[in-house]
Amino acid sequence: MLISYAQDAGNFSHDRETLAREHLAHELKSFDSVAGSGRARLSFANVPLAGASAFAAEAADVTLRLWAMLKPLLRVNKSLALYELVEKRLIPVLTAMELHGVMVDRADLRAMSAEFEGRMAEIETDIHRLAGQDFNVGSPKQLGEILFERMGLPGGKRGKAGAWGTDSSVLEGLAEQGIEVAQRVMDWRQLAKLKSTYADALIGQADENGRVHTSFQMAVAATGRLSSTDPNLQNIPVRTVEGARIRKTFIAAPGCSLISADYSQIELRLLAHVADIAALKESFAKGEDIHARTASEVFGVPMAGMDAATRRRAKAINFGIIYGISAFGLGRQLGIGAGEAKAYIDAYFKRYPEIRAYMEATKEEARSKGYVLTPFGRRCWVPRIKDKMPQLRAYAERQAINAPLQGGAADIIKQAMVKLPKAMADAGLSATLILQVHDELLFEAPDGQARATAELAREVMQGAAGISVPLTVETGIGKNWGDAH
DNA sequence: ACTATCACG
DNA sequence: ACGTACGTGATAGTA
Repeated sequence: MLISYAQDAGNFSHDRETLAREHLAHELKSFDSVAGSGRARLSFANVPLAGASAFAAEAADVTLRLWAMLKPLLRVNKSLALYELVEKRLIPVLTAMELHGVMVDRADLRAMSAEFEGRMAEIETDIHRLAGQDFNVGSPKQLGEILFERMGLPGGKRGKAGAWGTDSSVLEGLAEQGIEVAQRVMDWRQLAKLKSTYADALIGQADENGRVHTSFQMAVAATGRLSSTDPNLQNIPVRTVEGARIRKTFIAAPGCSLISADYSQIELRLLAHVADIAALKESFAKGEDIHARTASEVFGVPMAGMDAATRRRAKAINFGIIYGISAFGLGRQLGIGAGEAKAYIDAYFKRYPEIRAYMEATKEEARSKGYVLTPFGRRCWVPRIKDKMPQLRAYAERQAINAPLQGGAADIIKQAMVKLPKAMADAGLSATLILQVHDELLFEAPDGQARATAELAREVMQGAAGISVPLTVETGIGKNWGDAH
């Protein structure tokens, strides 16, 4: 995000300019490492400045020098159009989002922090009693020694450094055997995570108006996704009851609503498009429940009266396909053996035969060129595709298969983001884009414009890019982010 | 500075 | 024989 700061630096307050300087330093460091590796990324623009501060002039100078170096590379790489039409136009959109920020309910966060602290203290007492001694529950090393040495529990596995593994899958396994302390540690960890990473951090990062301002990085993810830092607002909790409470502390300004609009199964739609999978395309064209249809195809059960467990297995297979499936990974996800998982995968390939050709062609593309392309021409580098170690090579192959899908989805939502400000203005709407979370956009708008904003967002997002499968967008309106779903 | 863990799509 | 599902970032503990 160097450029956005360079572009607007003349209007910045002192604090904001200091922040911008830090960003500049950060970007230059990234540039050095990228340049050193002989690879170019799309992260710089030629933004002329007028009447700007000394910092802006400095940033502009750096920018112009970088641009002189990078533009020829973009041209040679056939990436200039993507850069000019998408990346460059996205810069002011992200700038506006960062500056606008999103409001949090600080009183609510403070109350939650205190509540979590109290509950953690109680849980800690329980854990110490069950363990038979006091120790630092937050220390994985001490916890592993307590569980697998002092208490002698089964199922312990040591990692590379000889430390016992104590992550959630391990604790879950113990909890299922009725080991009470394991469940209590999971409870404690959840609260610790929510308190430190979210409640306390957000309180500290809110400005005087109670708004938090993230920084969106355009040149970090290998697939072309954005990333979000300081604070990361792309990983705000939502999946658990307590996590959803954190998400509800993200609120609309007085008199405003939050509008959420998210693409439905966008990566699976990209798969249908890119791999040209007839049955999958047909299914999306009909607007079917895609996981139910997969279940029907793979397990041979009728769509009508599909049971939840079968659909769940099919959903895991669909995710697996997007991730560059392995029998091991699918088996672990479903809690079945790799052999059974392999049978599922074989059945999938039989019903959707085009997928095999896509996977083979994509791996070959990566091997021959060192990168793969999204449908919009973005390059995703796959450096270890020819590694002599089979394990690293297999990892690179999964990356190659996933990148056009994840990256293609990123291309599409970026195109929507570029079109939205003008579309909103033309419609007489004052809605502001405030967050992007990979397949979701979050807007803030006056209450009276919420419905119109949702409808326009849907229209622009669904029409952002023409692929051979329809895109669908779900919208919601609420006074907080949780209720906007 | 590195590792383990866990939050999200 | 091996052992990872793809992409990220923040925190606390450890060395």
